[in-house]
Amino acid sequence: MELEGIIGKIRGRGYKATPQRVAVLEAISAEQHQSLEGIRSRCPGVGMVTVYRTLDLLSGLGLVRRLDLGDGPRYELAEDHHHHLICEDCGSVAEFEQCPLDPRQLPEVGGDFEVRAHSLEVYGRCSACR
Amino acid sequence: MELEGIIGKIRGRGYKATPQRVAVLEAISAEQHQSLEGIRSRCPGVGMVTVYRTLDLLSGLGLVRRLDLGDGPRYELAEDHHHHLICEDCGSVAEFEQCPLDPRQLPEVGGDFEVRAHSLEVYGRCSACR
DNA sequence: TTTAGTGCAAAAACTTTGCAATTTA
DNA sequence: TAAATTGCAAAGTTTTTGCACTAAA
Repeated sequence: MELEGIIGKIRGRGYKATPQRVAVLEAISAEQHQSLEGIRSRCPGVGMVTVYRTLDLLSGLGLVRRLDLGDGPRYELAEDHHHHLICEDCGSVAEFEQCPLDPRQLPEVGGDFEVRAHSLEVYGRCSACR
Repeated sequence: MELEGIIGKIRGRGYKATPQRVAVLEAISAEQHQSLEGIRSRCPGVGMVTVYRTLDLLSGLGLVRRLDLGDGPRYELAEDHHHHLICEDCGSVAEFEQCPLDPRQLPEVGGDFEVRAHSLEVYGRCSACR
């Protein structure tokens, strides 16, 4: 698990790595694009308010990313570089690792913008719905 | 304006193209990645419930896409093919048209999945924050 | 020890639902 | 005209805030 690095970043920015924050991080890392409910059920000892505040903090630090894949908000570790296939018919979501970005194009896109990460969602119809 | 085509799709799927729905569509097409508040203020005659229901309908039909760019949900026409540069420091969002996807890779990614559209968000730091 | 963080309960904000009235095709 | 759609008010959910207590560094 590469949570150590994330915890280090929390400390490095002057925040405390409390057990609750670590528990939320572990919960997020347990599975891709989780709902709040999923996170909560994986760290039942952490109060709901703390989950909200932790997600805010981690998103603000760029360590966790909030996604919209169709239903409510979903969360995942920002460092998990993978992308999503979203079925417009049944709403199912699958991940894929292989990144179809053309790396030569990104710098041009960025211009003055310093590119640090990206996320890609591909919409269409999954095999079950075809 | 290419709203005609969208309105045609609504009718083609058996739904009515009411003035409220058209007003919401016009509101969405007025500017990129709008908040609910922005949409509402552009069609003040349409009740809030109708705005919610229209967004649901249009998202379900794949005509409008809901995004998460950091703050609350944002909406835009699905056919507007463009992507986002999101500053992790100040939260500003810019669009870019040039698509850095390598088209040869997409079919491989899709596999059994029928690819219809995609959206790409690039995260980093904008020129003002560097 | 000091400052940051937690958790409860309450408040606020947001979204959905039931239903009568209205309107589109 | 019939079936779909609207909008209000109310209900239900989700998220945020105030504040006293606790714990990390």
